[in-house]
Amino acid sequence: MASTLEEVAQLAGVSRSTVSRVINDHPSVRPETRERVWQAIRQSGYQPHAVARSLVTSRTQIIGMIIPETVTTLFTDPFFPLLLRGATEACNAHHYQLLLSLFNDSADREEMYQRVLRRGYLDGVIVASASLNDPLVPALLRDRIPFISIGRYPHEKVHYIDVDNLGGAQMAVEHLIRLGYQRIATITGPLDMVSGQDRLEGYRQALKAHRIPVEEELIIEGDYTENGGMAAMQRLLSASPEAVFVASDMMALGALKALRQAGWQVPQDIALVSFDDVPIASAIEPALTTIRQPIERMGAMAVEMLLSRLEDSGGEEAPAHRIILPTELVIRASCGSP
Amino acid sequence: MASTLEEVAQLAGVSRSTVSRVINDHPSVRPETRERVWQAIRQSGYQPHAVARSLVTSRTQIIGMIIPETVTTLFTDPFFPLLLRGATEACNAHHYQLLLSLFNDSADREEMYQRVLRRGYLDGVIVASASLNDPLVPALLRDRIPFISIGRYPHEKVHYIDVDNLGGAQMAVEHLIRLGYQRIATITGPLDMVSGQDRLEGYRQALKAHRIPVEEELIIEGDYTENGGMAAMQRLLSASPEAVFVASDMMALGALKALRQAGWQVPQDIALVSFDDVPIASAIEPALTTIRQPIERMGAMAVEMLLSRLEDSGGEEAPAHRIILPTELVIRASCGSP
DNA sequence: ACTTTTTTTGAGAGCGCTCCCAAAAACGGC
DNA sequence: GCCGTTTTTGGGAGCGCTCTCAAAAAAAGT
Repeated sequence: MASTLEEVAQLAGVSRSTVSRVINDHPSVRPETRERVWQAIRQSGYQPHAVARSLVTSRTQIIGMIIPETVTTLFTDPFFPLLLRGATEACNAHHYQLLLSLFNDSADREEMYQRVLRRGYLDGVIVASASLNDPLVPALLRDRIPFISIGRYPHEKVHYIDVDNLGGAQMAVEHLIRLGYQRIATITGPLDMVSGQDRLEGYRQALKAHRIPVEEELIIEGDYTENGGMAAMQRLLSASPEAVFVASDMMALGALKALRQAGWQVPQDIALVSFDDVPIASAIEPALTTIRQPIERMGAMAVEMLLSRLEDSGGEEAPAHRIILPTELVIRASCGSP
Repeated sequence: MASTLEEVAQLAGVSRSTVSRVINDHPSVRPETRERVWQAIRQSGYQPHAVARSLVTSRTQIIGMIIPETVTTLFTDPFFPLLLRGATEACNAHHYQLLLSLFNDSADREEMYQRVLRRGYLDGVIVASASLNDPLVPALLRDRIPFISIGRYPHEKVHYIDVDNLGGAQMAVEHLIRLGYQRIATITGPLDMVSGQDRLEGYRQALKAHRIPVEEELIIEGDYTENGGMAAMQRLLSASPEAVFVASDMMALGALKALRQAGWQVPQDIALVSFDDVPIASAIEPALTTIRQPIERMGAMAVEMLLSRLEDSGGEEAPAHRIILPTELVIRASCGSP
């Protein structure tokens, strides 16, 4: 069981450099030498020592996935698992590894930042749903660490990928309007997150486009959690809307609970459209009409964006790359037709 | 912005070694020298290069979390997110990092194994719910890589942590018996996973203890997925059991769907008890009576077990460490009282 | 003041790899 | 078969750090 290049070299009767060439597929090795070296490698079960290699190449083939504090609590939401799954799959395909960092609230974030990023262990980073007042993105920009944001981030130098939150929300609300509902409320996401803002903006634009006045009392801020959705719905009951656009499936779950407790029937007494189309959306009763977003695909594409950015970091200051994925309306039972 | 020890040393007017000592808190440095060095470190914003350090210490402070193929599809199940959350939190606390590997079915597993493990990037590994015929655990044992299994693994050298699946299942079934049900069916987990076997065994023992004959036609193998639960329940309908112990919440969701389609009311027509107590269990209608297992805690403890194993790997062949966490019956609406 | 002991510091080697450059081998043309 | 070219190989340096060991400085003892 040889464990260094040198040992394999000895076994094959060549020099360290030649073995290195063989391993890295360098062309200028004579076929017969190459074969002899491979034999020695197989025979000894040699595995190159990645850390040593990284030291000289300054590449680790590891990318970080950072999920900031504000959303860590949402981890029971299938959004992140799906994202993670898409990302790991893409990593596998490209022979990269994914290092997962949940930046939770209790910890000293600056310290975490240092530990995770400045150690030199990461080739690049994917930041999932950074809130605007999180110091993470500015820090990454300052330190010139290659990163991709999952979720639109309004800064010229930030590369990001997102789904069309605005368009999706619009589609959802227009569906309600088409069905004849007029008094349409919304339970928003957290408004310090861009996705929360965008979905609210979509709601506003849809109403405006159909000349329905926007009533501020029909807009309640939620936080993407089930409990948040429940609380928001309870507050909304007194305004007795005909329909509600709930900005996430998990909140819709909570809203449904609140409605059930209050004795309201969905969709008979009130219609619901939500956003995400995570698996439970179709599992519950009534099944949710919702806006499907390609979460897994977004995770995978984020990885590919990052890797392609790492490839040509020679060109250095390429213009920021942005991708917006389309959403899709999935009609199920939760908004019937009045 | 000095980037090597040598540069900081020059700045502080000392040698590389002294700076290294200061950084690693070695006692034998004169207080005044130490202060001068710290000053230089702060002033230059120096950050030690972790890869270089790892090369000499052969420690990376990174541990791997491997989730094998068979369960990757379950990723929409909140089980893994919770596990991951517990694990990352423990990692944060100990200044370790978590590298996430999903071993999906399509890929060449041996190749993945090599890539993830033999590269020398991981100090140790946590394997989540390995199935018995997965070659991963034997490979880890062969290569003497320190690892902890999440989920009981019947091999004397495997350190593992698990919840009391057998006891939990028993508790669930006994609850049904206590309520007066006699014809109790079960939808099991996949029987090539130990947890699936253990929960089934708990079911058997509970019946046996109460002298209720075990009818094989009341035992249907599931796969922990919602669809699997639905299919299993459909097959079970013809046997018309009074109650069912479903080995996971997700399968119970599917079972509920099948029952609804068939027009059966829960718990009036049939009672359900399940296992896991993931968040949706309490969110759906009827809320599930289920066996709660401390998933997050298990993830955290797995990390701590691994780290403590890494600490004293001087003693080498310590006897395998095993921990079984207790479960708890959470009574909600899905099994009423007949 | 001069040893002896202890504390503090510096120099060197080495972790396992890649990469550059020069030496050696193979090839071609005459 | 000899010389110039090209291909293939080997040796050395170096990535940034830790760690051992010996030298230098400080403290203690006589």
